[in-house]
Amino acid sequence: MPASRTAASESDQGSNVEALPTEPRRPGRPRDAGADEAILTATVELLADGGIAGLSMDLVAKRAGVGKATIYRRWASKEELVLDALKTAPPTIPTPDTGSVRGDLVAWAIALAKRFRDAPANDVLPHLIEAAVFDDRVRESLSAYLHGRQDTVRTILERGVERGELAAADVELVIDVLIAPFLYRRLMTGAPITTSFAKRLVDFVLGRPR
Amino acid sequence: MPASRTAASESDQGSNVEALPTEPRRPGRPRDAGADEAILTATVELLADGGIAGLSMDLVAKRAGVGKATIYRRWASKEELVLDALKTAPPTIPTPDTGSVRGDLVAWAIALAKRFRDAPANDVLPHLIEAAVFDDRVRESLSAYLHGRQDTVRTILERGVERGELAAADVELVIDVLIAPFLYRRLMTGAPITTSFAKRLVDFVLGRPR
Amino acid sequence: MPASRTAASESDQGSNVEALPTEPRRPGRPRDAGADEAILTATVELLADGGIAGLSMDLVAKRAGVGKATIYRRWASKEELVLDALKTAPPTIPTPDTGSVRGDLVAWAIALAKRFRDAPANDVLPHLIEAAVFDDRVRESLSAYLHGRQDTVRTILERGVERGELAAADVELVIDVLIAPFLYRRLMTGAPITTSFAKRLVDFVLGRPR
Amino acid sequence: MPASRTAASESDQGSNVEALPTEPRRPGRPRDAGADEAILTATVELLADGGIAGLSMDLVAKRAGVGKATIYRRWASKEELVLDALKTAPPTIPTPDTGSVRGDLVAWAIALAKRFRDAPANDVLPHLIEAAVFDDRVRESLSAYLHGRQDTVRTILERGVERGELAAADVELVIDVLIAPFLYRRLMTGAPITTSFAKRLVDFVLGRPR
DNA sequence: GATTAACCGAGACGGTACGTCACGTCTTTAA
DNA sequence: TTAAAGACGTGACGTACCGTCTCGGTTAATC
Repeated sequence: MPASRTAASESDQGSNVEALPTEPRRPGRPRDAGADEAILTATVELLADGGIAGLSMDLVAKRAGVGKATIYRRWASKEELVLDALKTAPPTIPTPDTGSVRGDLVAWAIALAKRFRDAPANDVLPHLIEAAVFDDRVRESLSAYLHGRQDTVRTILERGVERGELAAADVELVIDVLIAPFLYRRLMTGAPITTSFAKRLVDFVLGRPR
Repeated sequence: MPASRTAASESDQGSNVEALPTEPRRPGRPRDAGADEAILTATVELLADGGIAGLSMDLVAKRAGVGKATIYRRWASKEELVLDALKTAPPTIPTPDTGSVRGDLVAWAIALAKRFRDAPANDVLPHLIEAAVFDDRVRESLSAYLHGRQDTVRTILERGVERGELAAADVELVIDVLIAPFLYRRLMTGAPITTSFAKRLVDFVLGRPR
Repeated sequence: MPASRTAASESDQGSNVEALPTEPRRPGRPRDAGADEAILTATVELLADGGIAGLSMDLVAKRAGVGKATIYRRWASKEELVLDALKTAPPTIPTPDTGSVRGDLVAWAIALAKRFRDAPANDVLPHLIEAAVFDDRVRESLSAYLHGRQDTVRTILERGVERGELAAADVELVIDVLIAPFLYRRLMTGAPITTSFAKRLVDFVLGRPR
Repeated sequence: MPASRTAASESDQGSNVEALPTEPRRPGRPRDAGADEAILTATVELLADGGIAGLSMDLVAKRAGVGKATIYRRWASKEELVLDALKTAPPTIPTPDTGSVRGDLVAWAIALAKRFRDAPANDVLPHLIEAAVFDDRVRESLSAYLHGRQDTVRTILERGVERGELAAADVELVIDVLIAPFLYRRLMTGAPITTSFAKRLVDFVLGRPR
């Protein structure tokens, strides 16, 4: 469900078996589904080489073989388009399973640290953060996007709670505390994000190792 | 020391043995000292109403009654100017002194939470974050700026270490963990930054209250 | 007979001797006769307030409650539609009858001058003139439209010839000479079109009054 | 004096010898005189092949090696630019001198008829006529441009008056009557503009040949 | 006192992207 | 086959801002 955030969001999850009124089906020529894909693909490609800086709507349109108006019919702004493009190719970190919460979190944190170190075009997130200030839609999309990325940690923590390894404490807070420092260093202070940093962070959050 | 980052850095640490008071003093008309102030003032004002979005170099120049070249002679880019403008009006949170580390941190955290909630249109930091991606000088300035804001926490923590309340452990990490979640919520997830959140964060970092 | 210039010209002057009522009657849904009228009405209205500038095919379609394709099925271009719309509300000047050629022409010329002075925003003719350059069909329609407007003068002149007031000379040339200066001033030089101008023009064409 | 119709028209004909106040000389970087020329040249060229239809501001800018803003700083619209470009290459008809008014006018009229028949890109005048409706500046420029073209006829007529060949009658009216029919046929009715037509027109205006 | 060099305000410069608009065509489902 | 609805590719529009450059003129320290 990549697009149509501009148009009404018609029938989002209706997977009921009972023969619902068969969808409204608006009149007129339907949107070209291929265009969605072409546009998103073009966006992802341009984002890959050149980042946000190398991405203009004219370029996206040209590469996708599409009119600019066709883009603006589907996405209200460059940023909403980019957010959708990012969802298209989600580089989520796989959920590790080492048997212990500590092991899982360390594995996840090290992978995340590596990703932050390697990421070539980390200008996208900063740009979106800026855009979110001016546009609530972007704000929401960005928020949703990040929440998605938090799920790995949530899974690990909840698994630990089930196993009795962890008190069912303030999971949301822990998630923030685990993720925020990575972004803080990456985007703001510029401090290095080493493997050691990742380990120390996990240790700090779980309490010193026994 | 607001200006002259573009021009030669005249008298960097002045290690001349003879203690000459003469200064290098380049020939030609000296820079107008008033211009620095006028420019920064104009920048701060425009930033106040309209944020980064309502700030263009043409506008700053016009409002400061100054040529654009005069600005670029002193600051290399819009972002460096903005960073200097922010330093001009430093809204640091005063270091509390309640007698205990926990008390100090809670007081500080609640004040910080309030500030984040009240901040009118905090689009400046996001913009700088974005700009830092493309310009290392902005990156450095931003980093320095944030480190300055961390000093309050550092002071509190070191005071605690001296008093023996705290292990001299990983102060820098703790600082990150205390500050990062605020910015993470503010800029990225958009999650609310309540007083309760501030308290829980401090409690989590120091270990549960006994 | 306002429409169907694009489609086959079905039954042009209906001279079938046998009076067959059968009609060719093509298969499929017949054209909605009301649509012609709705479209022309919408066009005239939009032309009235806003002139050609405020007239887009999308607007006409919306106001007529009609699909754009329905318009293009009947008229080949915006300009042909406009030309038909103009014919719909023909603002011809009534043929005066004062008993003498000079009297008739003066009356006609003064009325025409008044019309040119009063015309609110005569941007339609200029637009058609421009469009005619690129499209021969518009050219022809425009030509026919103007010839229609010349008929008043032709009637007056021919009446004069019959009465023996006038030599049967170069009627077409005289028509041009009588009409062209009005349009020349109106559209090109912008010179004023006064009652005096109208009279002097007629006098000049007929020879000085005795 | 090709450009600066947007800016104040400062000191138009001041060729007085007596050391006038040396011109105001506005502050700031002066307009690049070369740009005027480059832009006009590009416009003329693009007009030559492609007419108004093949002329877009982006194209002019690119060909002139100039930013679009530089054009809009000098001319308020595409049409004003085109008018100036036309003045640059004025295709006036040379004033004939055959010894008699009738001879001169016939020669002029035949030449004009030929020009109208040959003119390849007669889409410019129609376009300007249309543009003049919306923009008084264009209206004035167009009017001035046409008045310039009328001078040939005026010269011929006045010469005739001096020689006593002609009554000092209504020269302006005669000019209109001589020129308007050409444009009327060319732009509106589309009637042919033959040599015969030219001769008959002159004969009609001067009275039948004796 | 003259020279010199860096400064000053003003504003024009080339470039790039923006988001909008209208054109005339095409593609749906329904009548 | 026509209808309404509306999406489609194209391409121009005029604006805004960037950071640089160019004027004539000013303001010191040096010659």
